[in-house]
Amino acid sequence: MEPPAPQRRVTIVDVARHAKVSTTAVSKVLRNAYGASPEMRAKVRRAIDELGYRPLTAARGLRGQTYTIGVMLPDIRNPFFPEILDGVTGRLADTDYQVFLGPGCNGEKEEARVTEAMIDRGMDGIILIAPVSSRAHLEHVASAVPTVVVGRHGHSPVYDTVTDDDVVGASLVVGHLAGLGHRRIAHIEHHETDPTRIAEMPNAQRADGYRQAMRAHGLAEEIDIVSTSYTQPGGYDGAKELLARPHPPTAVFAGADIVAMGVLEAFTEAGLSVPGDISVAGYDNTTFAAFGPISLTSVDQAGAEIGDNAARLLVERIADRHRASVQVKLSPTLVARRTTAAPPE
Amino acid sequence: MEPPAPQRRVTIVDVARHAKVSTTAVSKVLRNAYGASPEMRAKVRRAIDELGYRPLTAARGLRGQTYTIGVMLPDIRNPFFPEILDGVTGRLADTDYQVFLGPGCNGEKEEARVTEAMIDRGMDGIILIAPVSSRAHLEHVASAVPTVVVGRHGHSPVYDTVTDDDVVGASLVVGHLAGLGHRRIAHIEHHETDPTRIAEMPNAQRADGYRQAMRAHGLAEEIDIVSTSYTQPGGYDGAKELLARPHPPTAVFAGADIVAMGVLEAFTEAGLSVPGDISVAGYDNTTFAAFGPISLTSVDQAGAEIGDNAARLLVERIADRHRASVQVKLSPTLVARRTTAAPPE
DNA sequence: GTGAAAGCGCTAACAT
DNA sequence: ATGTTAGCGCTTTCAC
Repeated sequence: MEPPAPQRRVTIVDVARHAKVSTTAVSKVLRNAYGASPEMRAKVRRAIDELGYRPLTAARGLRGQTYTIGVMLPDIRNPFFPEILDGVTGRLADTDYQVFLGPGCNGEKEEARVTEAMIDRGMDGIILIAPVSSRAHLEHVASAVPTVVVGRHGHSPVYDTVTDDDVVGASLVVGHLAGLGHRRIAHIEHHETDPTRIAEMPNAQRADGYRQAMRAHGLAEEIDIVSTSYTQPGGYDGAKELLARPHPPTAVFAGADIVAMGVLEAFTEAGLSVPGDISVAGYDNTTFAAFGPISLTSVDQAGAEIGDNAARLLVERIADRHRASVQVKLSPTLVARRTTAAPPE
Repeated sequence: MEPPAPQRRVTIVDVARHAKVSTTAVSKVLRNAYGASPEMRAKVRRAIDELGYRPLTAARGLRGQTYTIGVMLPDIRNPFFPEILDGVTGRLADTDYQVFLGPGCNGEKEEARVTEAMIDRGMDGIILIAPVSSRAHLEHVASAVPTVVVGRHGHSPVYDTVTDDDVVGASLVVGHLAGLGHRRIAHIEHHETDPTRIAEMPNAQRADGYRQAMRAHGLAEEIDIVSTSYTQPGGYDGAKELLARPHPPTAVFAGADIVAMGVLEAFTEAGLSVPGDISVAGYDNTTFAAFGPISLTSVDQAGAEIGDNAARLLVERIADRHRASVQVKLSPTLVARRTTAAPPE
């Protein structure tokens, strides 16, 4: 078990020799390609097993596929993304594809680095989850390799998209709170600066959905949005700002569960009881939202279904790069828990 | 921007022609290898920029390196692992290496699949975080590609290891609780069945550290261990079991923060106040441990430092595959928060 | 249905 | 210091 074990790897030539067939034949069996008799397949399979042969992906990639799918996650800490990932890997489990994740994609520059790295590595397809890159970059990526974009509402002819209806999600929250009797319902949004992609981002859609739903409930006058970010500190700061209002809201709709965590922290500090004094709702239905001591009302996006669809579309597109692009839009559901109740008095 | 854009990728030959030099020269510049004059480098660099050339990793991998590092995470949901990952990517940020994560590695079989996939893809090095595979498999992997194992206490000549001292971590918790006046301090551990790797696993070390520390504080009689698993349900079930004791503990040391979450949930259900009626401590100092409404006393493992060391060792080993293996052992610290206090009465 | 042979885009020996 | 050439291990024509 010493380091000097530079044992030459078993190659396709070894297998061919051992099975007394051509390398072409082995290659065909490997790829389940047409042109190999059942006997041939059996013979080759046996040789492969006996020698413990595994094809070298780099060599395959030079001519054909790499059987590798890249998934870009913007933030590995966001507990919503693993759900999507489960959907992706679940769908791909019985295929020859292997999934790899590109980490550390905070910001446009990092995203570009990761997507380029995936392209350079000859990945057969790429799934971009909630990317912040410009649409031009997304299309650049998609023109180099089959691509599915998750969580961006814009349509493009070169890539497929899978989204959850954020407008509906926001209206579910507002409807729930209004139904409990709330009128002063505030929203904490993620501030988006870039005008070219603003309409495509889920955060913008949630804010829009909030506005629309408030109007629909005759609460147009009560619309109150604080712009921070989809982070815990963002929620904390946003909550502080709302508490400083002359007439603070009786309910806060945080654009993401992680934001709600910051909101809860600020309210705890301020000595407010939730939901007695004030209600709080999040978005994403992350694992910790269900956790007993927190028990956060939230919007469930069916992450696994999102991932499953993304993987399905990607495999389809790898098979036919020229088919028209597809947009899948899923619907969220509300999960009411113990952070929302009727307003005080 | 239509799909039919099968634009041939720029190759090293194009760059060589454009710069009026040999492909060897371009290759040397790419790898910062010896044997290219400054003028040559400048000329080639310019051609690369002008053509937007990017080397194809698959082709490089066939002869040389792939500049790809694989990181295997057992559970992307465990909020401790991103810290390690940050350390890894931070250390590698200024190098040519790109990190990719292998997901869905729950169990020995999945781990094998992922490690094989990484080897097949010609990755230059692999970091295995808290693997559950047999030592034989780890050494098999390490003999095929430079490998660093994080969170396993066994030494091996073929791979380097980075660990945090779990025995010390457990003793910090016991010392803290004993110092507050607790005597009936129970521990919830992750049940390990396989005898061949039991001593190497962090969970076993934490349980051992707990036992040692209890004895050191003259509390040998009070040693009380419940075996479940390092999951939230594991903590919930373990807590239920402890509450059913004739003399329930006054403090519970959960082997991981996620376990403590389940414990807190069970205590909330049982109408016990924490820390008024009973104290709870976790391990890992995950993000949500610091979260206000939870404020869990925990052990901090300095995950970023662990990752940084792992990446450093890996790069060293890639450079010299025959150097003796190295073991790095870091020390944890205790972060006391609001879930621990003096026992009642 | 099967196999020989020509590459894929790089890097590594080996000239010069 | 620079260029020439022979592969790396596969897949893919294209013969048979």
